Amino acid sequence: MAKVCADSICKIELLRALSPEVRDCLLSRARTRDVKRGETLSWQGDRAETLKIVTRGWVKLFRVSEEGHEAVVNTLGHGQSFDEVPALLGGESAVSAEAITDATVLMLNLSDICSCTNARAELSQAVLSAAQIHMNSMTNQIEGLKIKTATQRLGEFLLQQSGEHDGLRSFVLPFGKVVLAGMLGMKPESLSRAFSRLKDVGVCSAGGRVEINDPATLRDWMLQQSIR
Amino acid sequence: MAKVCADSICKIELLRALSPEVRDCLLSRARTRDVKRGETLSWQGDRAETLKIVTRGWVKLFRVSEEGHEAVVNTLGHGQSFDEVPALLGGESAVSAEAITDATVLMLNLSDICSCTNARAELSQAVLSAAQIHMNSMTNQIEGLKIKTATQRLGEFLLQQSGEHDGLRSFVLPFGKVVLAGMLGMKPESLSRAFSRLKDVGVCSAGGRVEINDPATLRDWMLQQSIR
DNA sequence: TGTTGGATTTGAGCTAGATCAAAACTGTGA
DNA sequence: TCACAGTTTTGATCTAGCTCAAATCCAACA
Repeated sequence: MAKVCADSICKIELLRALSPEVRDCLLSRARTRDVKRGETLSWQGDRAETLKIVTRGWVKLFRVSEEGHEAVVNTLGHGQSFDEVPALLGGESAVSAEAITDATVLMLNLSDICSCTNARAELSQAVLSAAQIHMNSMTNQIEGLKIKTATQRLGEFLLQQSGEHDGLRSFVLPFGKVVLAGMLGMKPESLSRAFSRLKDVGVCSAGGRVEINDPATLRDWMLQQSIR
Repeated sequence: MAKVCADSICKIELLRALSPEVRDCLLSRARTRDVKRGETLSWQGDRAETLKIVTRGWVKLFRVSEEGHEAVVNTLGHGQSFDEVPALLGGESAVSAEAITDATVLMLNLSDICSCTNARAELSQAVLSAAQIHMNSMTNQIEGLKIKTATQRLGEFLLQQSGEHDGLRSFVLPFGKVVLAGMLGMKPESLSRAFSRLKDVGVCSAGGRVEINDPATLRDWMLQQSIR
């Protein structure tokens, strides 16, 4: 049985949407898995037995093409989940998942749903919300890849990070730059050059720490790119 | 009240998943909208009042960046739907929608759900299925944009089209090449050049008609690209 | 404290795809 | 049948981002 800090659970949106009964029922059957950086959690095409929630560290979702190239589809941190829909409907995972830092993942089996009243309805609702969030994020990504430059995508990512750190102008990148490059759809060398281009608009990057002197300047600069 | 050919409805997966009662109830309150090519159906950011199903012609989902560039996020043909999740949960549309051929759209209001037993549960299920399909397609797109060449993406699209035409080696493109270019994340000029590159592997394109001499050859060629 | 393997940066080309411009084609209505 | 407007193709350049190679940097660990 899962032993998860109650405090930690409160921060997981997907679980907060459930009634205490259903939540406890699910958690009582849940498993947690601790993994080291580099370990694979699940494979694309495998039957998704469980809904996974990252409770510590970071996980990347990715695909590998027949030619052996890797595309990072998303990176998930604390409280974020994946495989929600296939776990509920019974389908296969669309992506593989690997820990990019040491991490802990909570795995919920939705198929043997408890007998609580409304369990199914509550779960559907929660999973739909999660799907909506994922679809928005994917739509943003597609938009970025189709009509923005690599440097613009990096700028956007940094502003978003800054936002998640309560608007702090200085923060630490949550994972390495190789993964970040993959996430933004470029090579590590290009990411390095994108960072140096942003130096001119007051973005300093030293080690994993990034400092945005003036978010407004950065935002303006990004808009002026490719006006036409 | 909607007047929709029953025969046509049978081909719409989302509706087929519903019980006759719930389906009829929804359809009795539905509206259809006929639009000319170029007309806008809905705007990104607007509250999604209805779930939309394309019953005739083609519709593109797209976003326009602050700089005025357009990113086509998806193209939908007969029986395909959009805005499912926000229509059910009550949220805003993530994209704008425009007819790219003369088209008809069926609009279902999910908020005033009928009193049929299970209406809500059935709808959740159906919408979840639709979301799963959309997420898979978006994941494919992201993978393609990140690690495939423009020509590879075109080849993939053509094979998929051929598949939807019962594996026929000759078929007509469902919409113009400007839209197709946007959908594949490139400029019309590049699309034209991608087509001419595929001539060497037996893909003929004349007017809107495409002929794939040998799908296997095309598939092989795509794999040999960028092996490394 | 030195070593080692990975991560990151820098440098020097190269190329896919964009841009800009013009020509060729297509359908549509007068 | 002709002319017009939109679509598609072709040609000539330009450039962002990739590739290949080497130099640094860095943290873990003996």
